[in-house]
Amino acid sequence: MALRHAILAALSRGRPRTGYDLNASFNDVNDRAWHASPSQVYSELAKMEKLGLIDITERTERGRTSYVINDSGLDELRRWLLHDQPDHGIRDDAALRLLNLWVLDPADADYLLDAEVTFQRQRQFSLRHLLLSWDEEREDPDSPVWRSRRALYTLWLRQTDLMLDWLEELRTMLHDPVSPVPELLTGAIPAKI
Amino acid sequence: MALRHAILAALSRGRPRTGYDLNASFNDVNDRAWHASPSQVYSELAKMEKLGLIDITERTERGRTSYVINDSGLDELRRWLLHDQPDHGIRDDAALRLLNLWVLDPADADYLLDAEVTFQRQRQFSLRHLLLSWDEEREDPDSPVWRSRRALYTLWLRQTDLMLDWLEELRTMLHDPVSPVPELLTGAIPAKI
DNA sequence: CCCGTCATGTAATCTGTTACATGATTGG
DNA sequence: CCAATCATGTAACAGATTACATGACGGG
Repeated sequence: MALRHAILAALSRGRPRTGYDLNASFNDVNDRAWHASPSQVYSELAKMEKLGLIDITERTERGRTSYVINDSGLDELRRWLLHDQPDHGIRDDAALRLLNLWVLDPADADYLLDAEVTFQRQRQFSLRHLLLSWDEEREDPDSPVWRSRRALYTLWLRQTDLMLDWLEELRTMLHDPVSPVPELLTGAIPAKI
Repeated sequence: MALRHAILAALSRGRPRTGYDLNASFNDVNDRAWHASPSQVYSELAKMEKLGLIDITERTERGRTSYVINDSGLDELRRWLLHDQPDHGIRDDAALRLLNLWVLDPADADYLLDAEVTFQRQRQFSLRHLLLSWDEEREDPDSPVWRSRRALYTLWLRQTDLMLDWLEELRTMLHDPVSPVPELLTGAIPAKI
């Protein structure tokens, strides 16, 4: 149940947030580590409030409800980090597709490659924007919260760069049946670790 | 329902496979694009056979049942690749944790970083092994199937290299409160794309 | 006044996990 | 003979998606 911890993580930044706010970040492909659907977020917030992990700070005459994390929630976040095993189970739809391009004819494979390149370029653009615009919008750019966040954006940006290079090599490989498979960037490969 | 397509993908390599075989690959963290639990695989195989996407080639006196993909299954695989939108929804437990290291005291954060480094190094080692040993074990190393697979291993290996570098930078950042956040490898950042 | 966004939720369904049950075969 | 691995499945539960429903507010 990592959604619970993703919500605690988002609230641990301090300011009260509504289900709507949280959904905005959980649904932005470019600025998130965890995806969730709106209905899931609303029902999980209700559950968490009942369990006493988060508190309601404000409920406007209109439906808008704001939540903050409380001490019990922070304890749970720390417990999760330290005592629950990280889940390295991979479910990578994009990789699964790229692995199967060879069942298509070359024109179709190329079309799918283009689509993936486009997606990665958009992500690259968004991440660059997020990294460049932090100082204008955010509260304290030198707080641990934002330092961590910027570090993660940097990782993601490097990953999109890597992916875009690799996709071009893959395209070459698919076009030319005798070209070598993309080689390693790494130098000598030790026989043992 | 990407599990169905992950199974079709695995069977599309040609040879008959049993639920047990498939589970072995779906549960190996280092050699897979899609994770699934055993019971899920067995029941999905049964469903797919009823739907006529795969055929049973052999059922030994013992329970062992082997499946192959058929034309209808191959069509479905191609339809999925071309006409279903790739799901770029991210659920990255590891990233979520790294983003929240700052809620822990430095010693605990360091401990978690070590654990992640160890995991990535193991993955790096496995991937190197998979890339170096293909020619000894596999049937036709120059078939499109294995070329694609090696290309994907190469991508994953580069990603672990990138991750390990980044984790060390993150460690430095956490230790030293005034050190800069890891910077970009990329050169000039265009204002527009 | 209508449309888009804000804002929350319910119900049905599907997907995925966990715990359990069963039994054959293989190697020490 | 015992333990590990092979091999499959069921049942109960938890997690997640989809479709739908509701209604306020603001801008054109």
